[in-house]
Amino acid sequence: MKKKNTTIYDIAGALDISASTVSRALRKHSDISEAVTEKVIKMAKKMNYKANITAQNLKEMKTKVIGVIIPEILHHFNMSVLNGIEEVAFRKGFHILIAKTNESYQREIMHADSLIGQVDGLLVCLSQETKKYDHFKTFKQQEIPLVFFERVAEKVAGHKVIMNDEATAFTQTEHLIKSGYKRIAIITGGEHLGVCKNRIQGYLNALDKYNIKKDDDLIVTSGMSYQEGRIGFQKVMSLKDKPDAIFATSDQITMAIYSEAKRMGLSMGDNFGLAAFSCDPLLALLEPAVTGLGPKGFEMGTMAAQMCINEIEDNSNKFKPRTETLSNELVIRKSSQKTEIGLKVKVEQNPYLGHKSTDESLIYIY
Amino acid sequence: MKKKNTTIYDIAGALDISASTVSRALRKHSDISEAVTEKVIKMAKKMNYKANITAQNLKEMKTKVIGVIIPEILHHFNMSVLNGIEEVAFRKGFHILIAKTNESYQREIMHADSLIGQVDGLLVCLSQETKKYDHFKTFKQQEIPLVFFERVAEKVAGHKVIMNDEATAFTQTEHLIKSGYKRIAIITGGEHLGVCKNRIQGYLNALDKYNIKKDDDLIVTSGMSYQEGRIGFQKVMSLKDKPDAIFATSDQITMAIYSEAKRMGLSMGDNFGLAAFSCDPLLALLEPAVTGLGPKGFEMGTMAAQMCINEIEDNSNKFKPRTETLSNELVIRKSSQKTEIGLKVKVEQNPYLGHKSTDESLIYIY
DNA sequence: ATCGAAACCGCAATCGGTTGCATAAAATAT
DNA sequence: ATATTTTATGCAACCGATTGCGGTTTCGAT
Repeated sequence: MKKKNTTIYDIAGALDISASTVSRALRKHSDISEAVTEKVIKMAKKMNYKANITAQNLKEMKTKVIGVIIPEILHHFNMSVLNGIEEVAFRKGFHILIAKTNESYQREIMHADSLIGQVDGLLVCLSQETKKYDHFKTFKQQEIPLVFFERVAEKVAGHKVIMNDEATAFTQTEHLIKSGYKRIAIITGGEHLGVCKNRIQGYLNALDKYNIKKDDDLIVTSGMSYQEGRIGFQKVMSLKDKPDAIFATSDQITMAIYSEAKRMGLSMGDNFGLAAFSCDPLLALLEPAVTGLGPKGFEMGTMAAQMCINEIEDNSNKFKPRTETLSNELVIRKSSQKTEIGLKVKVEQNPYLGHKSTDESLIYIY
Repeated sequence: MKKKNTTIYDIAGALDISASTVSRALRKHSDISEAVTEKVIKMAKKMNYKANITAQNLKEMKTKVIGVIIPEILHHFNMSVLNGIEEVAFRKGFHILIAKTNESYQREIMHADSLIGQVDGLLVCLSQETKKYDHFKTFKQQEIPLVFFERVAEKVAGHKVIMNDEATAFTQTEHLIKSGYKRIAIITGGEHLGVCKNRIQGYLNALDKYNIKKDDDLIVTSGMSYQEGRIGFQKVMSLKDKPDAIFATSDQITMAIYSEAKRMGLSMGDNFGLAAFSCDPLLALLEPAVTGLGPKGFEMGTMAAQMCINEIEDNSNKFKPRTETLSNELVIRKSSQKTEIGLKVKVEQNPYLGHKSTDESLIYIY
């Protein structure tokens, strides 16, 4: 049983004044005389008064909380995004509620339902399984701002923050081609996820530009997780005509391939190329270091949170869904370069040398 | 301006019955006839009714939210803990509110204050700066369950979840000694943090056991962050009598030392030993792989959340602060082994081969 | 036909804080 | 001295849902 906390009525009783006066005094309303205001504040401190936030929320019809629905917590990219969200939320006086789906559609629905009324706005990165979006309808109806990031629901009218997936995938694939790799596979997730579809498209565009024939065997949409990435990798490596390079489209897929390749004794960056759609700083620490992208998670988080809070604080009723696209920069490392090109090129091409991240706690080694 | 949502009164109006009947019908109270109950539920769906959780919370005097105050988001260990917390919270029907302090005492106070009344319970990992604990008093007064994890406030009457820091530090230091290293430094944070104090103690105990004289130059309490770790490392490496091994007491310190050592061309695991109080799976991917600990973050999180929720749901008024201590297992890798001992020993001593983590999303490679 | 008991539903208070409006007292103006 | 404004405070409704208690109706039992 909870102990009853002191309320404004208790203070009012102790001071023999009305609760409304107490309420006003505590918010330093000019209607209340200084003498009374001071008296109230002193008594409040003495009685250890803490405003009941729930009651305030009910009255104000707001919670000062934004929810974040996210498939996984323990991924570097997601953590960066969360970090960015928290930073903006804190500055704006919001708290963040984290709801993890474990990539489960069902759990996403449960969380979406249970967050209605708990939050003033919602940020969502869809689960891998999600193909229907009805569970977000209520947010629209109740006019709770909704911002998708990374994995977005194209058909839902909410703000979106994404990366220029197609262009980035094009650049990475092109880089592998230019490095001299001939048979490039892409390992990614289902095409219902926009990110995957677009990355595949970019990959295809690059092949097209260099007149490389598309080979469906080399396009694996097994999934974005570590396990699924491993399966995808094993699939292409068991082809009679194996690829000599792989474009990995997630942090987890990348790690799976890296580990497996190493176990198989493949010499990455030499006879086997690897480029990753990943900005995990870990890539720089591996040997060989893995070609990836510059950090963007933090920025994605701040941007999404910013859009959400702007929407919350905007009373102008005119909602226009906006899509922000972040551009990526390629960070070339050893894993995607044949030996003869070598270290010199790498260093010179690296746009990140001396780069100061907005996210101070990251470690960068190039 | 928010659109007004439908309430039980709207439903009551539409059906020409009372709000209390609607309320009871929606919760399937047996007092209400099936006919009415069904009618109400149908109308609720039709009018797109969603209960106002804030109002419920006010009435029930609870929020079904537990707060988590944490110094940093972008650390693998912290997110493992968070992951564990989320898992338990979800099963128990709670949401989690994340508040990041950035290792700042002031920000910790702000968050503590603003979370009062927002949460039914609070989990805290103290900031590095925190030396006073008055901001947690109100939680005691309001009888909001308080659980510290990892970095705990010894003097505050709350539950605690910690690791057996002293014993673990002893084991790690002893391992370095047995590996043949003679001059072992410890790089850690200020002694006001229990974790640091205890790890230093364990380190000293090991030296003691092997009759190695303590050298204050080798005990660096510069801080637990990457930057501070780097500074600490540089400090000991600029001694005329340099250490030949280092015991690093945090994920960040470890990475700082690893990077710097590599830059300096030190051959880790050979003429330079490194053991880390860290369970970051990244350690296994480095070359040389770094000796560390088995994963414990997830377990720490589940345990802390469990204790907190138990306390919330326990009405028996009898509060007894409990301290749970998790034991660690050493995971020996190359960084702490002189070459002549070699790989064979490592594999055999590794207690984690084939280990199945409770935390599925981690990657383990040994 | 009468009584008692279920069955079913509504009134009103409650959770704690906020705020429009009315009122009373004090200050200023006429 | 009276009218008018200013200052300071209280009353009561409100936010939305829950629930104890009491009231009405229905139905079977006697």
